[in-house]
Amino acid sequence: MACAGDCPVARTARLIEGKWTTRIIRDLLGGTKRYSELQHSLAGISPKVLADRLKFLEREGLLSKTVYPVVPPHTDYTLTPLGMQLADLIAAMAAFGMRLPPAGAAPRNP
Amino acid sequence: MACAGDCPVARTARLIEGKWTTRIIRDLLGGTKRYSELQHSLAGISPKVLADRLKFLEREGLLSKTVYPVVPPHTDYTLTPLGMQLADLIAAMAAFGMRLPPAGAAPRNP
DNA sequence: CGGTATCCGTATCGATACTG
DNA sequence: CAGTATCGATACGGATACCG
Repeated sequence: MACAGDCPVARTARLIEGKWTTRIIRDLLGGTKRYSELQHSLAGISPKVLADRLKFLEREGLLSKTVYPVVPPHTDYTLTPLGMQLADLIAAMAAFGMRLPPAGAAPRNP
Repeated sequence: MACAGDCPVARTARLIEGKWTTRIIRDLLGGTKRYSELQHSLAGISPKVLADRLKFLEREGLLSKTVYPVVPPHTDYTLTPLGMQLADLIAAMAAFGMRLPPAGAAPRNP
């Protein structure tokens, strides 16, 4: 029951933490994407944060990056088989999010 | 495909964010717990962080708190029906965490 | 196009001490 | 037992400008 700081839940939490991480993965579950495609679909993300998260996810083995040395540059981001196993998790998040009352409305008795 | 900053995934991410949040929920999925039980099972958490997270989760309607006005004090924390619907999500996190290589080992070919 | 570099504000986490 | 008070560290997210 007690989990000693590196239980499965904690390890996963560490990977998907962050405001944008799960949204990046969600977008990539729809297939390979380019940097600019992600920046567009994740409206509001700054280039630094996007690059940070992509680097992090790559280091963690959840996605892979393919650079085509052409001009103009072309880079593809794709989930690895490991990353694709997050599909269930993202689906669970989406399912729960839909059951959620809109915004921070207090579910008391108003 | 594009999610506009408050898509289901984003809303869920906001709720389960934080280093300890999912672990608290995980423990509570095992049944009602007292403050000190949580503090014990979540080894390493500070009282402030635990109280903060519990308050947050309560405000978000994911758990409810029952105070027994006895001495010494006795407080119970229980997941609400809404909070219990996180079971699938936590299960997915646990399942993924078990498929995960131990620690930050690069899954390349060494 | 696909990033880096810089700088900044703040949320979050954390330890420790103390209290009703 | 169940928290609160305080203070500090830092990681995270964000805006803007610029480079290969």
